[in-house]
Amino acid sequence: MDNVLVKKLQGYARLCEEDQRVLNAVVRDVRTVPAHTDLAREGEKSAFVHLVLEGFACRYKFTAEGNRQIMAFLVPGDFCDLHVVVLKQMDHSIGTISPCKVVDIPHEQILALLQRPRLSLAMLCAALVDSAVLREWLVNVGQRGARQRLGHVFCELLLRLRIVGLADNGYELPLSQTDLADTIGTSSVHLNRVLQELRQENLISWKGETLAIHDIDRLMKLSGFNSNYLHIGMQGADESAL
Amino acid sequence: MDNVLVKKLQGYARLCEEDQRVLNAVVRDVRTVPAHTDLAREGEKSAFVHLVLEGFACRYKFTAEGNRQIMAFLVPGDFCDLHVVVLKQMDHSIGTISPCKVVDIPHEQILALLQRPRLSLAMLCAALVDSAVLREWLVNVGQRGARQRLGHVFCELLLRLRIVGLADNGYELPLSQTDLADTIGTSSVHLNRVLQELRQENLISWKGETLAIHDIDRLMKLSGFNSNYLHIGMQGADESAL
DNA sequence: CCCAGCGCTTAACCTATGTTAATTTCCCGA
DNA sequence: TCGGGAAATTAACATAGGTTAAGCGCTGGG
Repeated sequence: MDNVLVKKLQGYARLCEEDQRVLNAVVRDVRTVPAHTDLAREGEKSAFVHLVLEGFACRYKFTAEGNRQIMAFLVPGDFCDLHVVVLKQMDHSIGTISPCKVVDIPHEQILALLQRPRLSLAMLCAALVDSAVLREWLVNVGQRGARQRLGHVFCELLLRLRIVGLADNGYELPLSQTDLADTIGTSSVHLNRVLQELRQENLISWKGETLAIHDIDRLMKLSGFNSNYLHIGMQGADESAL
Repeated sequence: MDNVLVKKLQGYARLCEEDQRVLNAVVRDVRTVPAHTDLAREGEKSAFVHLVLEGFACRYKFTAEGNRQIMAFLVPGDFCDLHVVVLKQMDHSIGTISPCKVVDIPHEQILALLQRPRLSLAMLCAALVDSAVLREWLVNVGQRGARQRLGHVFCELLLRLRIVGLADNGYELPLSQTDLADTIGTSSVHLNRVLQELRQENLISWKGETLAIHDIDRLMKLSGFNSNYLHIGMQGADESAL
């Protein structure tokens, strides 16, 4: 029974038995964290790298004026803060959105993972894809209208959650509308307006925590979504590299 | 006479003589590239990593509607596309803005650099800072008004260019207003409006290609600029790491 | 030296989105 | 089952920023 981390990393490199065993070994001492709890705070340096196994967390930052921008969703299989291994302090915060199951991984254990070439490659790929996602978010917020932005986020999450087996034509989306608004850089009032539109055009429905996407093709087209940046199905990447 | 790459990487790790020699050796076969020329295109995979030595280049992407978002400025000392060593294809394009001097570095040579622990650490830090910059840009575009956004970009470039010795209280900024508009996600008309305001408030002047910042403190305050995310002066980072 | 073209500037007008605030719905605990 | 608080919804109004278009001023080529 493979954990989400194995599922995800297998998308980037062919992992041998031993690689998988090592990864499964990392996922010990799972901790349950309530919603709206910080895992790491701006300015601090954590002794652990955090890995999400269940639930939604996010990377975020407040501006001087007190506005929050969510800069990434961290879903099952995602490392939250691999960079603390190297950088002196966090330049942003990480917090749960829904209740989460997370693992705190000590630095030495991360370094041990990186000793294994295939794992190292896969983790590097995952980190590069994280950057690619961030770039796409910038395009999204910088160039698209609110409808498109929202649709884009829904599409991206669909594909990302499918990788770890958590989506088919919909998924559990335990966010508040305010969270989504802080993601796409609009007010919550406007987010709601746009959401109503998508619902009325029968593109999606979202009730309780369940999002259903009724017409993914139309939604992708509407939002200008192109999945290239997720680098899905690029298994092996350039295996000769490392 | 150290090149900009050495200058920059020394900010992240204490490089030994040999490290510096190796870096200087990389900077052979400098190529001059005219303005508005692509160094790498979305969808392709380059055989080389590009390093900027002089001039401004950028990371960019067009949306389906034909709008351009600039996602990063690449200034002297910056690697443009380290990730091609690992990923199968570019998910965005890289192009020069002004005429540039660049070096095309073959993959094997990059891998050779990464064999040296200090260099490897420094390059990793640089890559992590690039991500941090990207996150800050997302905050900028998502949460701040156009004045603040523009001021923020000016502040960031000042600090980044100082690292490589290319700025004091101003710097050469060879961009068009359209380039800047595509950076902060506004129309060029609005960019111009905001620019006039900053000029009239005597915060900056920008004539020809020379930007002068008259009151950096006030500009930083106005734009909510906090330099933490650049991780300047964190030399050594966590040297025990790699 | 003059013309063509591009980039900058300005103005007028329009729309997407923000703000405030009132109302309703939902969910959870007593 | 009821009551309270948070989240969602809606409306009315305000504004930042987009669009279009016209005029201006360099700058480089003939």
